[in-house]
Amino acid sequence: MARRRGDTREQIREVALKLFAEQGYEKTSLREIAERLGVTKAALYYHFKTKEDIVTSLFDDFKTEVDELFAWAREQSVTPEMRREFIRRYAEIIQGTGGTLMRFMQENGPAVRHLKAGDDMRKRFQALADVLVDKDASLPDQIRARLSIFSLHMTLFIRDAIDADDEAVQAAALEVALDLLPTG
Amino acid sequence: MARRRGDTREQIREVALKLFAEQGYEKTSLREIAERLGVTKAALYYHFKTKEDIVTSLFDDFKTEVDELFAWAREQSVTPEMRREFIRRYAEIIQGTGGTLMRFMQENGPAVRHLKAGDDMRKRFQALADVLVDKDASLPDQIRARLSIFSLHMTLFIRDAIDADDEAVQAAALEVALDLLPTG
DNA sequence: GTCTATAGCTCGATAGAC
DNA sequence: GTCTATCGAGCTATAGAC
Repeated sequence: MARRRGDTREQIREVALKLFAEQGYEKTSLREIAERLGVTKAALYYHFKTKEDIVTSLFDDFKTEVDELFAWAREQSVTPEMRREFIRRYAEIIQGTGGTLMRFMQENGPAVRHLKAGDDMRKRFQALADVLVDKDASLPDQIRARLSIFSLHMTLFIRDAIDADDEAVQAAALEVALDLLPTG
Repeated sequence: MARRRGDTREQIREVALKLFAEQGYEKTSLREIAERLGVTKAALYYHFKTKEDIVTSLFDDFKTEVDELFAWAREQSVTPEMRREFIRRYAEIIQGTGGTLMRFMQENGPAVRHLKAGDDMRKRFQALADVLVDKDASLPDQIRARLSIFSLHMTLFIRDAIDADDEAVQAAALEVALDLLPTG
């Protein structure tokens, strides 16, 4: 099956995300990504200026989705039920590609930390927490709000530790996440 | 101040852990560790056979402490209060060096994953969860038990996100961790 | 858009002097 | 126990042909 025009860039992103998440950012070389696609390193550089640019491109899509969620949140008044719906929508976002990206981010802290794209994401995590909990809430509630988000992220790299199918684990994680919200 | 005899090995461990946690395992070169100590790379190789050996050595101390905790746990009968005490003792272990090591482990998943020392640690995390929750407990309770441990680990890289001093955050994290245990 | 070829660098690790 | 010197390998990135 021949590669369709315009497909290569998207395939680079797919393969890169998969390898970055599995093996880590540093341990995944452009040579390896190129080999999986049956092209050379130089071909990658036609589509992306640097290795970091690939990561930036991956985060951009995700940021768009999260920013749409924030836009929705700004139209609502803050209530417990609104917060619950906010978490549900965030859980939707991290299904599929978004989840793999979050796994990559969680497991590659030091590598991601000094990328500009990583900094943007950290600001958004802070913003997520700010929606879920009042700024003057108790310290335990502050922590619970962050654990709520992490509960959803966690399901992505816990597959082997818990003996159940992915959908059941995700549903359970959502339940836990909702329980962790203030005035549950 | 001259270096005391026998100190070098310990200093290598200290500097390595600090840099591994801050910058990541892959991004920290032996050259950089050596430079901070005012020695050469070759000197490091007198004390440790490989880079991985440094990590192994760091984990070994931690594993000893955790295994002592398991030994204590085996002498107890499993009750809610015993589980609470178990968490309190674990929180003690991850004060100081142990905590930095856990931060390193959490943030360097892909790098640590294929080290033997990392595999040993993952088994122990599973064992921690097995103490905290019954094997046939509900899926949400399984997840909560793991979040309980993560709540303690989390305080180590959340410093900037929450505006409070470290001790207060740690105390709050312990409170949250205890609340997450089954039949709280 | 993709190729070959390579520059330029850093890394982990070793050999052997002191 | 620490040094100098170096090896071989792998990396990101670029130049230039097709």
